[in-house]
Amino acid sequence: MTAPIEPIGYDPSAVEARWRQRWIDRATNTTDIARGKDPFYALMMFPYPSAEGLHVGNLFAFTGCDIYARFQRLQGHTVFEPLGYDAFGIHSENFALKVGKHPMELIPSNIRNFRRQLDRAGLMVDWSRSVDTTAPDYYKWTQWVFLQLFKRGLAYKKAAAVNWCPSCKTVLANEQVEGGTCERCGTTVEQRFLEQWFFKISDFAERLLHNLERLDWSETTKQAQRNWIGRSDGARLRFRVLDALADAGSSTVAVTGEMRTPADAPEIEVFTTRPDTIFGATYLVLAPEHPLVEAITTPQQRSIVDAYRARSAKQDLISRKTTKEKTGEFTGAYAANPATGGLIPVWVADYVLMEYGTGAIMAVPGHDERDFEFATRFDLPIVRVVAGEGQDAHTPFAGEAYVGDGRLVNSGRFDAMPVDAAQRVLTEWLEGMHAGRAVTNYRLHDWCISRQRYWGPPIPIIYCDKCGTVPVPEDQLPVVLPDIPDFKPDDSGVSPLARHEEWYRVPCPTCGAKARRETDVSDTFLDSAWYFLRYPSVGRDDVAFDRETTKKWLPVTTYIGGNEHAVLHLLYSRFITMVLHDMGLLDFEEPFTKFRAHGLIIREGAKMSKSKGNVVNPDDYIDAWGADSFRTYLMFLGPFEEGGDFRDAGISGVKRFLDRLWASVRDGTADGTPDPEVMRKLAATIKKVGEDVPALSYNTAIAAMMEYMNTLRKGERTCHRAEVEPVVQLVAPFAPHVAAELWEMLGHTESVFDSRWPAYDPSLLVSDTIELVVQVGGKTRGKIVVAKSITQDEALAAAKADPAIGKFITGEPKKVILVPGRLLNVVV
RNA sequence: GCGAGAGUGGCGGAAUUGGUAGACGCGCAGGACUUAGGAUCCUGUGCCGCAAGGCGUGUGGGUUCGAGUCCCACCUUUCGCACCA
Repeated sequence: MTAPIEPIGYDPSAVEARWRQRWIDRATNTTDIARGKDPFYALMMFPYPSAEGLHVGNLFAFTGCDIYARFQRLQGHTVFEPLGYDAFGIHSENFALKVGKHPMELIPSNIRNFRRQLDRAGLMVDWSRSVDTTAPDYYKWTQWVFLQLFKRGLAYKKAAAVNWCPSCKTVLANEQVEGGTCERCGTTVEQRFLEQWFFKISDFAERLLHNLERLDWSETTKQAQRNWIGRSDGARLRFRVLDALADAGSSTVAVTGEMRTPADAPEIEVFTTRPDTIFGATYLVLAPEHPLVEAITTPQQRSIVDAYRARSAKQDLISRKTTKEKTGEFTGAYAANPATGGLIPVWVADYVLMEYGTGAIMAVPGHDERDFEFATRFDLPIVRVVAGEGQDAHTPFAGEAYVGDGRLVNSGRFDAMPVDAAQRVLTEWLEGMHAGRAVTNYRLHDWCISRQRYWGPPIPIIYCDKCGTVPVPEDQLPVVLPDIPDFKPDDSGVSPLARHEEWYRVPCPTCGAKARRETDVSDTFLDSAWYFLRYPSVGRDDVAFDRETTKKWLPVTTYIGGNEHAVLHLLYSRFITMVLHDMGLLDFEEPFTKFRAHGLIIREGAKMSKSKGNVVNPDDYIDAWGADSFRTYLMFLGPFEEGGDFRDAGISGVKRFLDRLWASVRDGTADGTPDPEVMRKLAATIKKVGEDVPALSYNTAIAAMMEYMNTLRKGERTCHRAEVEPVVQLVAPFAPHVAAELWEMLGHTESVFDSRWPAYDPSLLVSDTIELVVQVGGKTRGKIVVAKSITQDEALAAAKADPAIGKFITGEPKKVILVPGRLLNVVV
């Protein structure tokens, strides 16, 4: 990058340093939480303070939010713009392990570095109310949130599968497994079953889905949440397992209506979205982990089924889900298809997932691609029960399942019924036979918050042999994370905290007997699922959030952040808010009234990353060009919600713009009168910027201001003070330091941010003459200046009279179209 | 595979309800000022053409007086989700 050799225009480093200090001295950015009128809570997603320091991506997001917030302040709101640090988690811990430092040492120094960089960026952040998720006075309340869920029965413990790297001896998050191997060491990952704490978010699936409709959020974000929640309407159907021994040795499917089944025979419950295809269900499949596998497998099949289950249990979760090749084994058992009465074999296969639906399916190979593939591979019968257009009951399958629409065939008395009607009718029919019922299923599963790690808030639970699972009493919070040197996870599959008896041995809070603490810590997503509740109440030691303050400041007016958190963070925050609302602790159940996702900054066609060597260090640019130019340039790259392509070259244009503004204020005169044409353009610019900024169209707002500067200075004219003064206010959200300086140069003593957004006279924007575009045969041939109220005939006459246009109008017009105020099209 | 989005000059990107395509900036060219210019200022800059004019928004069709914008098919690409029954 190249910096200007000798600074021209104004000197950003001097101006910016001066105003940074004044803002501190005058507490300009400190919000009057208690008394401020017309509150506006402008929230940005808090960063993880990495050792690398602030990333341009962070700064892009923060700047975009800051501009919005400063604009709202200029509109007269009392704006609260807090920022903090999301510093717990595997990310920090792994980095600490890598560099051989303790996170308790590393994180504070990272935070200091972040703060240094953030201070230079010109953000209107109220640092008197910041949070650090790793501070005991913060995670005390994270633990309190856990206890509230526990109290409500929304936190429970169960065994669940996790990814385990045998080389790193640690549990891995799904994101840390790449193609079935550990992202750090390349070892094949296994799965382990561990007891883990879960939050019952699935109970809230319908509300989380339904409420989306009334939220003012980016549509892409809402759609991502809908997909994640994954509502699907279908039916649960029950298949009775026949006495396996009675059928031993028979591998053919006997069609018999006789139920030789004992009354207590097990039943397999499946979930299907296609109850209409029940007549085509030719076999059942259970997930390898399904509890009934044990009970129904015949002695002959037991050894191969056990081997299969052992194999899939060993396989890691990710590669199992990504391997497309179908595998499975026959259990030896048969079940009765409730529709046909026929016997169908029960298989076990890993393409059925235990965590979705009931962990069992009815396979309809004729009309499901996966079942078709499986049935083909294992030579299971494939029956057509839906015929599309031009097909009938006997149309063969052309190497693939038929998943399209159509009418039922081979379905007894339901033949010829359209698929959509059959879904309903067949569900009712099966319901009548007590073989099923309509249900809605969600893909969303409960939130596993346990981490067998060190760097997180300890889960506030104590296990007592007498009293069982006992929550730590609220007045004994926080459960402080001990400062231990050996925080590295080991082969045991339990948290490093479990190695410290002096920490986990505690008396039971209820009976006083010897008891032990839970040694897992909680997921970082829990830290961030409630932080926005804390900011306005920072400083209160007695409550997580003050009732009155919260009532005044929440829900968050506008939240801006990355779409990478479109699902988890935003969904968990909504969930926690809903729970606290149901407990009567909050008056609202949706935390973020408006959410906008910002785009990504790319460079040289790729996302910035250290490995690609295309990372931009904000410090270098701020040194060379100043924070104001850097901020404005970042916003000028492209639409804020889409991101942009960072190139060094472009920033000079933005600096030139600010220099020209500077020069115009310095050289402007108060003598004489402003130019009416310039004032007209100014009014249009105030209008445009005032519309673009709240729409986050920062790039076009900046373009409009640049355009105005071109008008203002055209032909090296000396401008009038009234022509330039409002521009200082328009530019203030983007370039706060230089705006503050210019505002003072103009003689104002109060902060530009406490001035009000400039007004404009709308009457300046209407004129009685317009430029009418003239097309002949749809091709633009020129434009004419005419009265606004011109009639079609007059316009036509004027067009003919214009020599440059008239020559194209040969002969009588066939048709004339006048779009009032815009265009005339003459068809010849 | 499914879902959502995007393809416009040399480059980043603008374009109300279908109504002057290319605002603004970078870059480039010419000029002014200058000992000098990689500073500043002015002018020009989609492509072809001396010009008149023609051609132009991923490709091919369509609707319309008029399409970057609407419809159909296709290509490329980005981002999510991914055996979800």
